[in-house]
Formats: sequence, structure tokens, C-alpha cells
Amino acid sequence: MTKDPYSLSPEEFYERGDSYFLPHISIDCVIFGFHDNQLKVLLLEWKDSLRWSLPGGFILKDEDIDQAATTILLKRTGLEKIHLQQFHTFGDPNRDRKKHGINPPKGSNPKSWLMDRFVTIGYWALVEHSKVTPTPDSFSRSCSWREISEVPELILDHNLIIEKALESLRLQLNDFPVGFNLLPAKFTMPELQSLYETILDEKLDRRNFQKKMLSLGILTRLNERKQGGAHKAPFFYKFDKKKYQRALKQGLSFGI
Amino acid sequence: MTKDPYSLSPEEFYERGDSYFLPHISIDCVIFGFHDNQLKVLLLEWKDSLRWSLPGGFILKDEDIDQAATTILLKRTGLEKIHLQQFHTFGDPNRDRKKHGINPPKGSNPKSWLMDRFVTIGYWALVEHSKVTPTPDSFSRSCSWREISEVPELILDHNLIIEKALESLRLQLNDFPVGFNLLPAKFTMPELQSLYETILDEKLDRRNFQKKMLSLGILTRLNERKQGGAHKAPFFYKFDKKKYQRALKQGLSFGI
DNA sequence: TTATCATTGTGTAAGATTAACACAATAAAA
DNA sequence: TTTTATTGTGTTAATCTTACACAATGATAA
Repeated sequence: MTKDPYSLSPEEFYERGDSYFLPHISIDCVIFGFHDNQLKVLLLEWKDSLRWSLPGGFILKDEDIDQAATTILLKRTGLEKIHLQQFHTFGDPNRDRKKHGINPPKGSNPKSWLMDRFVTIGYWALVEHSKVTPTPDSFSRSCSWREISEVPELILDHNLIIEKALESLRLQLNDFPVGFNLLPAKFTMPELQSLYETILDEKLDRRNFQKKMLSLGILTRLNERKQGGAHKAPFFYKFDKKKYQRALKQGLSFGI
Repeated sequence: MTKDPYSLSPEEFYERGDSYFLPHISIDCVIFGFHDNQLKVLLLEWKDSLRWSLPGGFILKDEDIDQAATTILLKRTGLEKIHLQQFHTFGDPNRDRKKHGINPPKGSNPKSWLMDRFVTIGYWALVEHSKVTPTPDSFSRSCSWREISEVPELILDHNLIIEKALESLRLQLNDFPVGFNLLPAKFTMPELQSLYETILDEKLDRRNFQKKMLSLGILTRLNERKQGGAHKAPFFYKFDKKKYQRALKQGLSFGI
């Protein structure tokens, strides 16, 4: 009972994880990144190599659920201080590994707490792709980015969880400029527009988009242009947190 | 184990409710009603008569969480086929009756599963005040409406849960005409406006409000006026579900 | 070296939506 | 019969959104 619960082997975890973690409750994280003009999610490939899943985990008996989600994000990406948005709790009674034909590793307890029905709490996070170090957990052999439109079949209802997360993200995008979290500190207007277009899955007018974004008063244009493209070099911008705080107080509309 | 879990006495429930229900997980419902131009919530008064709480309950081991919430709503109000909106899951590790000085009934097991830490899933519902038959559960001596601004101190974090529910309701109100669920089938424009003003907690222009509502194309004006008021008699309207379905397809904005 | 081309930066006008306000009609009470 | 507060129905001005025009730029092709 005094051992660090995160250093348990998979077998120990199956056998007696429930002495550390709440039974029947899990957390799954949809971690969004943006790279090469594509929206991506972080996925785990299981050691049996046939299954894919979302990064997830469990809640220590005396741990806050947001904290548990933060720990999952940290362990899979190396990132701290990232906003995690709880968006839905999934409680289909068939969320049960047994019912989905998932067996415990050979030699471990087939009556494990992990084989029970689980209610899972969904969180999403927006992270800067380049800052992430994808790190598998002890059940997985790899952790990697997958383009949102090319996500394979995942275990349980994880595909549905991604759908719901994306829906929630789109709604949030209208109320807060969350998209900026996906970009590096310096970005160009075409990059920002491409991000919005990808998340919302619709084309936007370049000129109106720029007007709207600048009118929010939360961007600072740098005296620097992005070189290397085949055409006119666009300016770099940065998201200005101080201006953002000021703008929030005036009750801005971030809808596109 | 074969007994109906909902017919257990409070003592039996404390003692062995966990052979029917998932441990550590509960559901709490914020049931909104509208009466006398006031927004109200349904509360339970405990048998010890010192505490108030939200209507809540637990999830059968093989039951869907939405279904569990539906059952709670039915048992407290007598209403079926009401939309329940899941809005947030509350997972503070101090959500624990012991830590809040709540004791089990005399004679029942002090180590009951019910005294453990619980993660609770919050749902809200909008119901027609006049159709509700407030019904206490076996732990409560009364079930009654309370005006939203006069809610007493509730157990655990139930006051916070109401706050979050109201926040979620306000956001939804901009995306869907949910408010109609709070009114009887026939209502006047001033009544509808008063409802919106109460939920949003702001005054609205009478003429612009009417224009906006009618422009949605989801209301039918009846050839009947509400008599009895001290002044000019306003028309009755009804919410037209067919028109609403048609309007949805065209992607309306319900924002006020 | 110069012309070409796709892209960026900035602006303007029409259309739609929202906000502010005016006045006649009406039902009950004075 | 008059008064009063409220309802029904506009109109106008202000704001926001949408659609589109054109010059400037930086790499590439001629």
C-alpha cells in the first residue's frame, strides 16, 4: 500500500490497483495538437499491438479528478500547466473490457477490478505539438499523433469520446480563443486561419478573418516576417495575454 | 440481491446498497421550474430536518447513467420523457459525508459504502412547474420548490452544483430554445420574456424580444387572449414542435 | 535581369442584424 | 367616462457581417 501506485507493473496493477484507485471510474484524455495544417490527437498502441486507445488513467482514492487528468496529460506529453477541459462523462453499462473481448495479460487475474464496468470522465486539452514528448504507458508500446480524420478503430467507445470532444471544442471556440494554445508563441495569420478552418471544418474568408482577429485586440504583430514560403512573407503575430485579460473584462465575442 | 433496490429501507440501503449500485459514484439533479415569475429548484429536506440537498441517487451496476438520472427525475417529480442535460462531473476528494460531519442514521453501519468519497455526475432538467408532484425519497421528509436566489445552505458541494447548472443552462439557452420546457403549453409573450429575463438575469427590450421570438418561426399565436390581468389582454402562444424541427434544419440562432 | 504567379496587406460597399425608440389600441380600475 | 399601465406594431439609426477589389511582395520561371 505504500508503493508508488504509478510504478506498479501491469500485472500488479491488474491484481491490486484497486487498493490505490477508485473502482469503476476512469479518465480519458483527448489531447489535440496541430501540425502540418492538420488537427491531430495523441493515441496509444497497446502492447498486444492490435488495439489503439486514448491516453487514460484512474483516480487515486484521495485525489481530485482534475488533478488525475493533469497527471495523465503530464505523463503522456511531459507538459504541465495546460488547461484541461472536462467535457462529458460516459456511462454506457457496456463500457466493460470483458464485454468488448479485451482480456487481461496472460498470467494476471481474470477477475481483476479492471475488467469491471467503468464510467469514464472525458477531458480534452490543446497542446503545442512541438513541445510534446509522446510517451507510452506501461500497457502500451507506442504513443503517437494521428490525424483526426485518420483515427483507427479504438477500444470501447473511445471513437465516440473523440467525436464528443471535438464537438465540445467547437462550441468553446466560439466563446474563448482557445485555438491559440495549439500554436507556437509566434505564428502567422494564415496559420491561425488554417487552424480555425481545420477545427470548424469550413473555409473562412481570409480578409474578414484577419479583420475579426485583429479587432479582438488580443494579438500583437511582430516586426518580423515568416521567410521561406514561396510567396509574399506574412507577418508573425503573438497572442498577448495581458490584452486578452483586459478584453475578457469587456466581454468580447470570439465567434467566427 | 433479488429484492428491488429501490424498496430498501434506509438502514438496508446503508448496509448493502453497494450490492446493487456502483460505489463512489452518484448522480445529482438540478430540477428547474418557473412559477410566479421566479426560477425555482426542487430540494429535499432531510429527515433529521437540519439539512437540505439536491435530489440525487445512484447507478445500478448494469444501468446507463442517463437512465439512472431519468429514474431520479421520475421518482421526485412523477415526470417522464423530460430531457436531462448532463453538465459536469464533480470530483473534489472531499465529497465525503464523513468529512462534512454527516452521520449515518442511528443503528446503521458507520462504515457504510455511503460514507465513502463520491464522484457525482450533475444533470439539470427543465420541467413545467404545475405538472410536478414533489415527492421526497426515503431519507427525506419533504420535497419542495425553492426560489433560486433563496436556496439555503446545502450538503456537500450542492450549492456549487446549482451554480454550475445555471451557468450551463444560460449557455444552452443561446443555442436552443430550452426555456419553453419551463412553461405550460399556452403562454403569453410577457411570460416568455420574463422567463428569459429571469434565467439570464438581465432586462430585455419588450419589442425587440417579441420580434426575435416570432422571427424564429417556432411559435403559433392562438386566437385567444389571457384575461384577468389589470390591463390589455395579451395573446396566448404555443411552441410549435413541427415548426421547430423545420427551423433546426435551417440552423437558427436562438441567441437573445 | 525581368516577367510571372500565388499569396499577403489593406480597404470599401452592400446586406443583414441588433438596438433604441414612438405611438395607437385595450382592459381594468378610478 | 376618464385614467392608467400594459400590449401590438411599427420605424430608424447603429452595428456587425459578408462579399469582393486591388496593390505589394517574394520566390520562381523565362
